[in-house]
Amino acid sequence: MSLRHGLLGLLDQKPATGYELTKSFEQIGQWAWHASHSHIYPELRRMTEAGLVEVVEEQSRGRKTYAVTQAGRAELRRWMLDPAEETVRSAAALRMFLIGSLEPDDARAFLRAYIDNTDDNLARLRAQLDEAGEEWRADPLAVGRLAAERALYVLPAVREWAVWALEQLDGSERVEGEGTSRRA
Amino acid sequence: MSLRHGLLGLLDQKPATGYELTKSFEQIGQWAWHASHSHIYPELRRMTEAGLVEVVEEQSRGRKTYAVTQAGRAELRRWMLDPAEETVRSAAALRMFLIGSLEPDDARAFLRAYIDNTDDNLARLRAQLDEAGEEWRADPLAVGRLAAERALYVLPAVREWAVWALEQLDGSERVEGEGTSRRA
DNA sequence: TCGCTCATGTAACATGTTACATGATTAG
DNA sequence: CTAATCATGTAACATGTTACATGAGCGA
Repeated sequence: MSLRHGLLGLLDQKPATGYELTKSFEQIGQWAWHASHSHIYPELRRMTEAGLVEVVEEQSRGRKTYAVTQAGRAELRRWMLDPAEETVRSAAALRMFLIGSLEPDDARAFLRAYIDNTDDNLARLRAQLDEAGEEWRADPLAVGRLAAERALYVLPAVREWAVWALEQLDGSERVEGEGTSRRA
Repeated sequence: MSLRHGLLGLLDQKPATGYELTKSFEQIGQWAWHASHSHIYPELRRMTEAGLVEVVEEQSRGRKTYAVTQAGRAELRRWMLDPAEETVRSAAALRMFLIGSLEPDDARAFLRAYIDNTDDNLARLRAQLDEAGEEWRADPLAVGRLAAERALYVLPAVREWAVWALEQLDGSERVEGEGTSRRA
């Protein structure tokens, strides 16, 4: 149930409305945890009932600003420091596992697209870090900042891997009837 | 619905029983996609009904060996090359986003544990690559091999990032009453 | 024969998605 | 006044988890 903890984490930085949280998750969703508004609103209601968050302001047309409570902060910390809670579900990572199931040409195209994608992401991140520089300079641990910096380390590494994988593919061009089960 | 595609990918390598697939997912689950047997068995049944896989052997006590069909292979390829299908849900990655919500001491402990963990994983992977060397030498694209090599690129990068983050923490030791909302 | 691992499954529940529904505010 | 965006929600459905249930085979 990590949506809950994602919301607690965001609200711990700054009280926010469901709409704002939804927007934040559009960022987070790309790298860490995907969630849509239709999931977020009911969860906020349940969290209110559970005493983890509270409505601190209610504006026109039902717009509610939520803030984390003491209990919520405690739960967030408990979860952050609990090493047990691990689940990954990443379609992208799963595809990496299964590249071998593609025909060599498909695999090559896949890896090339992946490399291009990595380059795009890197460019976008750098722009983002430039742009948000003001806001983030003061606070290296701001949500997003840490994650962006992390991507700056990780993306070049996965790019190198993809290049390596591409070389493997070219080096071990499929020999007809070689005997592996990979062909369709 | 990527469990389905994970299963197709594994079965494309080699026919297997539900039990064997469950074991495979214990590996995959660590990095890419988590799934448990109680999810896998019903899914295999549904995939059989959908004609994506078929039972190729039935042994004692209901032990069934599944293989992917032509339709299954087509579906696997479609999914592999479909760039749309992206969702990430990683508790570990989410935590990275939220380190800023921890007290500096907790954050330091968190990052140190993370670095240790990275070292352990690296050691384990290297052992695994040594051990499986025979099997994998012939086939650089074997499931697992690619993923393991990828981790070999990525883990040192995330380790570096963690060290950087730790330095940030030490450099920007929290000044009392500084005014951010991060304190509990 | 006792306990472990192999091996498969179901049922109740929790979580997450897609499509639907509604209406306020604001910029042009 | 009109279209886009803001803003919140529900309902039907799909997916995933936990606990329960069963029993075969095998090694000590």
